[in-house]
Amino acid sequence: MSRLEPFEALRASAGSGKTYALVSRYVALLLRGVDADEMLALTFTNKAANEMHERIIKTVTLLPECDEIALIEELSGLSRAKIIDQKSTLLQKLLRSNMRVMTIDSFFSTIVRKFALHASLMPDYSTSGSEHKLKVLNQFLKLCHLEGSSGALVQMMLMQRKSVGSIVELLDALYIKEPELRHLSYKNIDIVPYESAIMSEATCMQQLFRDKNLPLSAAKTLEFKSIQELLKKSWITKPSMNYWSFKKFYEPQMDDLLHKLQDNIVYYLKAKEQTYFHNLLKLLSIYKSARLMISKSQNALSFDDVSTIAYYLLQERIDREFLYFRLDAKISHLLLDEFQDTSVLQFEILRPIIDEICSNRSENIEKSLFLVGDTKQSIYRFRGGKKELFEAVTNRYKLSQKNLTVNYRSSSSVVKFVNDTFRDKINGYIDQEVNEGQVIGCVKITQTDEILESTLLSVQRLLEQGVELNDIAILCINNKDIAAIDECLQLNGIATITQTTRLLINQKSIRAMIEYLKYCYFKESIYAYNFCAIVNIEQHLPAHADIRKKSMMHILKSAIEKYGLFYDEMDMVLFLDAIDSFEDIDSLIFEYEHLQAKAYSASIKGVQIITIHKSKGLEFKAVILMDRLGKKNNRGDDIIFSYDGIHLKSLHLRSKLRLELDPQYQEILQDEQRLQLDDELNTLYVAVTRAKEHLYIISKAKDSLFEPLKLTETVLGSEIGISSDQKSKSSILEEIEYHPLTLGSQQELLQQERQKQNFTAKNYGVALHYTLEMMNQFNSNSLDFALQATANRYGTTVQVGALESMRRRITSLISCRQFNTLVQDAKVHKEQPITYNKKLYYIDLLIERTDRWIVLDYKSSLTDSHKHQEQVQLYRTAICSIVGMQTDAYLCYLLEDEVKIVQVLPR
DNA sequence: CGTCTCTTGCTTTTT
DNA sequence: GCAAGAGACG
Repeated sequence: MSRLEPFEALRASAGSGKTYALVSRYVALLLRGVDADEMLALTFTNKAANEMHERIIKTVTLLPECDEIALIEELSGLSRAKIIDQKSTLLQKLLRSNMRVMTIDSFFSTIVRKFALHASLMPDYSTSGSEHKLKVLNQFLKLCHLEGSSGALVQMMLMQRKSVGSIVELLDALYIKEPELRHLSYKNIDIVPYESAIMSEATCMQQLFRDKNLPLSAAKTLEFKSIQELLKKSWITKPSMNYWSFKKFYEPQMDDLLHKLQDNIVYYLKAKEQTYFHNLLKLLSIYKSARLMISKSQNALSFDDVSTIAYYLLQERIDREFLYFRLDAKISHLLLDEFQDTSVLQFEILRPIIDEICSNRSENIEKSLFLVGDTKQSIYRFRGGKKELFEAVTNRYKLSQKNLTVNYRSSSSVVKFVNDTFRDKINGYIDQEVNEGQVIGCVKITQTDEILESTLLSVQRLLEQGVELNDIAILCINNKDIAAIDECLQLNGIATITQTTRLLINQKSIRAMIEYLKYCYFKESIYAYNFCAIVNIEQHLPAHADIRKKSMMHILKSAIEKYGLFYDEMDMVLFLDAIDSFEDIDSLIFEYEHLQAKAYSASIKGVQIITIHKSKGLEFKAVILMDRLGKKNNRGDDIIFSYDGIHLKSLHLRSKLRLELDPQYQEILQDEQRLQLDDELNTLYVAVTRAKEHLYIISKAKDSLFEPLKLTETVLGSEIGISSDQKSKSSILEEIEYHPLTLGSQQELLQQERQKQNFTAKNYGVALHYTLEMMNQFNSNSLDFALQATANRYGTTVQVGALESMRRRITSLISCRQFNTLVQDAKVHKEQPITYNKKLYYIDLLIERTDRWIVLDYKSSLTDSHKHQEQVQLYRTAICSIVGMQTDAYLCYLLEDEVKIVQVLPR
């Protein structure tokens, strides 16, 4: 029995029950008598925070009838009876206390608000992402002037041929890393000597070729007017001048000169980089003041501002005890979700709390730290996420490590595909296990140049198979692609949801209504002003309706009429519907924010189209993963942050020229490129692990998003519920249908089954089954098509005449009256995989009739008929227990001269 | 025809 | 900053 490990780092692959583990631990801690006020659980998205909050409440409410009960018993060390005993006191305590389950950003915001005055801020600042870039720029220029740093600015602009705007962009990138790069220092180096050395050496080279008869283009290549022009030439990076048109006139002394020139270019670039960062860091502190001044004057902070200020407060202004005092409780239990996405700055802000928790450890659970994460899902490096933190923090605080290895989310096909695809690509990848009783599902990889059409088709097929609109998600790499596929689907009459961020309570009309209700409730005129501002009316304060006497619904309706507002009727209806679930105005006013999570997903219908990044943490029954429509963006950031573990080692300017000449720089860039590839792989890992049952990958041949995965066109598992009467024969459909299928697991199984039979018979049987599977309908057209497919696939392994024999056998099957009665007007599933008693079986033909189900197995000879009966008997029992309906079983012997269908009666 | 230079067109992810 | 293509040279 594993008891609750107080200091633990949990590695949780996708779908392995991360939230489950977090919730169980949280509830177990509560049961052990820990106050909710002492616990802090942080995640990254509002959605995840809401979900966790909800699940904790729900779990405690349901105790002991919740999924987590076994783990909770184990972790709390309490028996079920004791847990039941505690339940009501626990629930009461929980509802009275202040649960801190939030995003890391809102936690920092809480800190900043509590200590706002220490940072000379008004505590009621807003965190709207509203940009005041121009104001910041203006302020920045003013301060540069005042501080006499305009010179540095001008020098930088000249050096890199950049505008003030782009310099500010660079500063923006450095702003959030400022605490990390305080220890770095860069010198101002005079680059003029290097510059003139380069120019004179290049001129020298020209001289060496002067009197020769250089062809026009070669002579032109040697020409340059400035150092910038020279550095764009490609001859300066060559290992030798003994090439191309220069070859004819080559002399060894040219290479000496070339190498000297190249050395000087490297020195020049290094000096330039030093100077560049020297100036940039000098400007950074000015930029930082400018930005904070504007933020303060606007009383609006960005997320970056909040983090920066929180860091500053905790480092310099307030100590831990004071922090806990203001937070009304000491934080003794910290649960950090998605830790692989945490940035170094965020960790540094939390560090005082973590240090405190990890000091003077004792065996009784007075303090605890729980990290949960998965470095394979680290996809936010571009905004500071540092996956190396997971290991570094685990080691530094000597946390015990644990892995979650079972995937509870995905079908066996998806798990197998993910394992096979990433096993040798992601460092330290551990195979996930399929959860017992998981469906087979389907993974299908399609190669096509018509990405949109193919995606549309996949959606249509899923819908035909009876998958609900809301269960389908299309994942894209960028927002542009979302717009394209959205338009495509809508043109074809398929409803879509494109923005997970379009929350009901974020809608203008709903915001206004909430302000109005607040006004009625608090009777503070500020809310009335807010209301007027949102709906854009200039009126004196509306009279506040007496909220206790009339129903909320009535108040809202009369407000809507009175102010003649709200064209956005649908949202309003949804809102009125949603507030119905609140008992009274009190619960609405104080809890409407929790509506966020519920309102949008439950109330709108359509195929979800979102970016892979936004899909993180979500799951869908069917996922269609769409290749990028445009080209890959190869441009990295201008500044390269070179890390040694979690410590920022140095800054570099991206330069192709230097990459070719400076081996040191090459190494740094290699590290960077490795991280870049990790990001790409992780993004794809996140994408494919969103699927619960079906995963469709639509891939193009060139410049594909999936290039790192080296995918081949494959089908794993089987498309459940596919109907045999698919008549839609658009050209695209056929194109896809015609691709040869590699039915990996199925083939293996069939082969195992027939291991004892002799070789030719085995192949014949496999080919016959394949032919039957390839038949869309039981008619001669389909047979022709299927035989063609079989010939393509098995032509070399089956005996001569085998195809004709198959044709004969199947033709007599098609004309068999008994067979037709069974199949007629029924839904037919071919090669249907099922799991029964943890074993995997494939049923040749599963017929779904309104009154009963029929299992049918094809056989090509009467030998072993006793075994066949047992086998099909097993299938019958399995299907019967799965569908809970009468199930009949038949053996269908496709003999050379006749078709024999035998019903196998239950014993 | 192969090799080289130079121009042109394209080009993210977000709490 | 890269790929692809045009254009020049041997």
